[in-house]
Amino acid sequence: MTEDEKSYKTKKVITIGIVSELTGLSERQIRYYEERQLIFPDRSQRGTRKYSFGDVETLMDIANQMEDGVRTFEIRQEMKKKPDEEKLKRSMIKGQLNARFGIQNKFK
Amino acid sequence: MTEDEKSYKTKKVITIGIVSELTGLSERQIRYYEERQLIFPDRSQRGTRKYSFGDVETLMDIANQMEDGVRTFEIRQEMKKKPDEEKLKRSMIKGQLNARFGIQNKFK
DNA sequence: CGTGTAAGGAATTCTGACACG
DNA sequence: CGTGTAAGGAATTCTGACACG
Repeated sequence: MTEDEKSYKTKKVITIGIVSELTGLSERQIRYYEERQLIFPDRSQRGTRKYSFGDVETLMDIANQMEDGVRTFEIRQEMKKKPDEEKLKRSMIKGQLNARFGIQNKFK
Repeated sequence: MTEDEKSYKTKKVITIGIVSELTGLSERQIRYYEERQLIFPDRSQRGTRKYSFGDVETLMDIANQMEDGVRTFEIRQEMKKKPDEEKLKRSMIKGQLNARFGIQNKFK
């Protein structure tokens, strides 16, 4: 990924109306998740919220968890552990490795 | 580049006010370049213009050319020849190959 | 707890036009 | 030709609150 492509994902340039269209969430929900510290938009000079594509992805992930009955408090807890998808993937692989080799270690 | 990263560059989600901040161009200028067929934003249901990061880059390129005294008509002509940077790069490489091997071919 | 809604204000965007040149 | 500006309307966004639960 080039520097430009990286900034495309993290640069906060999308207004709440478009984020609402993109995620299917109401503006009320999006603002509430911010209040609960699950998402952190920038503000334009005047005060309008601005989101990145990364924020949009986070919101879609939040939406899925809410559907499963997870509460905002719990989602925030998880966010602290897994700041991003990459880390999640790595930890999942690590988990598999532990499950596979952890037992063998007993025979060491 | 993943599919997601690709869409980050081409997905039209940025409003004209933010494009103005990003490019340093006035909204008047941005709308005028559209009128001159140099840029093609999408429209929201209500009619608001929406731009992609790719559009923002194109606009910055246009800004540079305007500074050099190039007119919108001429810029449009160039755009037809080089639809995007990738194609430009490929054609430049091809040009080098021709310059290097085109002559040798005479000895074949 | 999570989300809908009505409320009023402030900022945004849109179009067509006049201006200068 | 390229861009600034004033004009009026329509849609957007913001906050704090009441509601249900």
